[in-house]
Amino acid sequence: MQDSRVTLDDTDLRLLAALQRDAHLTAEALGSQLNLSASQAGRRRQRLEASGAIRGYTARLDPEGLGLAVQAFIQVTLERHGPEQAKSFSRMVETRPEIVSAWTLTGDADYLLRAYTTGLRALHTLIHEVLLSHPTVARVQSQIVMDQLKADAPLPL
Amino acid sequence: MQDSRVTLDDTDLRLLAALQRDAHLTAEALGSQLNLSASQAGRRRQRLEASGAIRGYTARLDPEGLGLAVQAFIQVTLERHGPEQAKSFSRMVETRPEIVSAWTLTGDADYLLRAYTTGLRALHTLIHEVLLSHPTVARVQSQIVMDQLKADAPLPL
DNA sequence: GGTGAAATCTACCTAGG
DNA sequence: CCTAGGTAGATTTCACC
Repeated sequence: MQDSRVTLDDTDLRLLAALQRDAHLTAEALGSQLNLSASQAGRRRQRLEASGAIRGYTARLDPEGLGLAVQAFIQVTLERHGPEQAKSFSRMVETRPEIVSAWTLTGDADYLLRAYTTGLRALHTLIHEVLLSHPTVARVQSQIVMDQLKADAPLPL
Repeated sequence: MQDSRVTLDDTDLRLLAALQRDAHLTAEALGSQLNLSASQAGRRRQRLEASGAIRGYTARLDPEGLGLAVQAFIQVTLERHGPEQAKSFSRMVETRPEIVSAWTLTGDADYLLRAYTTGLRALHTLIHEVLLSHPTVARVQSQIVMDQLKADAPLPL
């Protein structure tokens, strides 16, 4: 489970790419794609799981099909910048399930959030009653996703 | 495989949540979490796959472990806005593997891109030799990810 | 790289509402 | 008639050779 920075050869990279496309590929199917025997393909997979290169396997869901109609990016600027404020904000971000990702970036804003909500009303609630109500938040700017040209493509390997 | 907007009950939602956390859960493990028999849990999984609620299963990789050290968000504004320009830009976005996601948003910029590169030099190349060299691109503003507070959490179900 | 036991999936069957 | 639980053959994994 360690991040033992092992070197990955070309076959490893192709195996990772294949498992990003379909995590349910069998060792045999992987092997035929990579010109390996099933046992060798399975062994490589185990090694990549143990090394931490593969963090886990997850189901990709259809947000719209599940009623998550509105996706938005929200840039947040804090009032003051201290470890205490950052901690408090971070805890709030962790807690809210509709905030699926959060980053600190270079540039003006302190945080970029990505959120999925059931509608504009729910997004409005998130912004006003959660973010702007938070003591350290100074300014919030949200942009709603209109169209997704490219959706969570595999990492470039 | 159709998006037959079937109604999902509470058990379905909990099953989806569990499979987001771990796509390799067995039908038996799912069943014991949901107070169902293994066969029923498996049947529900199949139904959710067929209905399109589950789009597929993917391996979550460790970007830093794979040498993708620099992650960035890039806002792009186009010179002029016509179907021809949009098409041309969209084709370029599809082609570049380091651009993993692309959205059109409300607000000033025309596109928001998310990119993973091996380093600052590769990001610089992407911005200058790919984006700014593109005939219809007017302006590019990139922000590098410094820290990820919350990483691709499951969708809120 | 191959093999076999154990685990898992899934199509089919039966029971209950 | 529809939904839940059980069963057996086929498939897959994984420790060992």
